[in-house]
Amino acid sequence: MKRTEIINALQLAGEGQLINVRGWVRSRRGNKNVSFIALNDGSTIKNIQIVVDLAVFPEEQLKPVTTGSCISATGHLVASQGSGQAVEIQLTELEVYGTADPEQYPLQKKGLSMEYLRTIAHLRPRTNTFGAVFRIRHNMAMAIHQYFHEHGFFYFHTPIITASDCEGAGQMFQVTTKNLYNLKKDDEGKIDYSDDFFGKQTSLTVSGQLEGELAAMALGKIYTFGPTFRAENSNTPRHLAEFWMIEPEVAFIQKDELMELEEDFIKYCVRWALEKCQDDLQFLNQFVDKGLIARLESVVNTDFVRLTYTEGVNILQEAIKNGKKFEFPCTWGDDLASEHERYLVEEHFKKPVIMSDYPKDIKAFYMKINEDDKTVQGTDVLFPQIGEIIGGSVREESLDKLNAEIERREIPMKDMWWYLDTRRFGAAPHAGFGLGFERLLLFVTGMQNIRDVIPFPRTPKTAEF
RNA sequence: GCUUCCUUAGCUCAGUCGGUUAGAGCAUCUGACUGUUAAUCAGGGGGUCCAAGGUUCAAGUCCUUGAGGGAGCGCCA
Repeated sequence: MKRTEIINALQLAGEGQLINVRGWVRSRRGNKNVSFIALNDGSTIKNIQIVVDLAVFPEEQLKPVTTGSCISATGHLVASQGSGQAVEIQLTELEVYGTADPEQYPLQKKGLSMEYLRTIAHLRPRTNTFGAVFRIRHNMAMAIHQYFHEHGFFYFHTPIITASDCEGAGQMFQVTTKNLYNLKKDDEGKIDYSDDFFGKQTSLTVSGQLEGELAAMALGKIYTFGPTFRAENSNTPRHLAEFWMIEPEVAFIQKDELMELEEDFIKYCVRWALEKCQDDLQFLNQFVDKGLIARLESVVNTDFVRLTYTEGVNILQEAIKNGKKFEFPCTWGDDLASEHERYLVEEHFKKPVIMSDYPKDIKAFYMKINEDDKTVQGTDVLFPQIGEIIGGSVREESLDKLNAEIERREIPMKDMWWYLDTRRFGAAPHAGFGLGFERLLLFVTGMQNIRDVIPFPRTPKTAEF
């Protein structure tokens, strides 16, 4: 008999029709006359209740139906006599696909901490919380593709293995096929990569932006969406060594339009979640973060604040004058500390802030320099609780200015000649941003730790599963 | 990487000033219950107190070192 997914079965009217559902047992309870199985197949956070008449199915036959086991259940879909659900299945045929020894199966009905679930990351998708998170993760990926597709962007695939080591976004993981204990070295003791797989030193990408800029100079509007790797020893609830990043790059737009894009894009994704992930969000709102749905709705309905770095520093210095205490000083030219950003977003404005026009020395070499020659057209989106969710900028399109910046910063561009060709041949004004996918998910799910919004987190000293 | 906190039953945690046989809830097992919703009720089993070393008549408890984990900071997305 054809399987009905539980999400669909729950939509049907219980008219006694025979259906088949398959999934994993969440719990079984009852008395000596009747047994109730809560079954979940991942299609929705909701379980379907299967009612077993113990006169037809003796207890002995139900023995293997324990929490975590996998079954196929066929029966009549009827209106439920109980109050917790509209419909339920009166079991007529049972097949046990896989048992789960209850003495050993680690998932219980309650009391599991996120830290513990991380130690069983191979099983945690079976919990309500992680089922919800990963369904939302899928939905956000779809929302992102849909947004860009609707707006005329092309999904452009940038390489994961790269030979450029100056992207400036962090420490890189090296890629090699050589025996690390017997490396060929030159007279000065430096490693000779000429006999390595690619004939040169290669690494995992820390950003697809530079390649994305090449594409924008041909296709006009592109975005990348792929894994990114950073070998930084960052131990925080907001950092991963392997994470997914979305990087749109657009020709012919200026700073205002870039900020509009950033705001419109995030709102689109959040709106998508509110519309299409209601059941999962309601669960998370109830058990993980009581203010979640209200916060998501407020982001969709408020205008983000536009604030220059200089204005931000003025507000902070004013606050300090009025007695606000910070751990770190706030002086023009220094990067804002987390506590400064949080003050602006969570206390002063109480809404998302797009901060722009940072001092050039605290930002990357490719950002467009303003006429004051002191600031660059970076545009970062700062979110409550998460901090920087988007880092964007207008790119410097002038070859001379870009070269001057590269020289001033002594950036090794030997393997990057191709990037400069975007400025050498048909240079165009353009801009783009990078969004950390998992940081978006932190915001949309209300989860506290980034390790809990990616199925298999990679962080310093952790690559289990 | 720095700072700080934590590590006791399968899970979540108590454990007083260092002092008898280390406790609870949940889970699990056994039984009861005529439809349960984190079912309920009764009972049973379950411990290398993270590891090593030290102080002491006596260490889960104090000290040192190490490992693992959380949080804050830095770096960033």
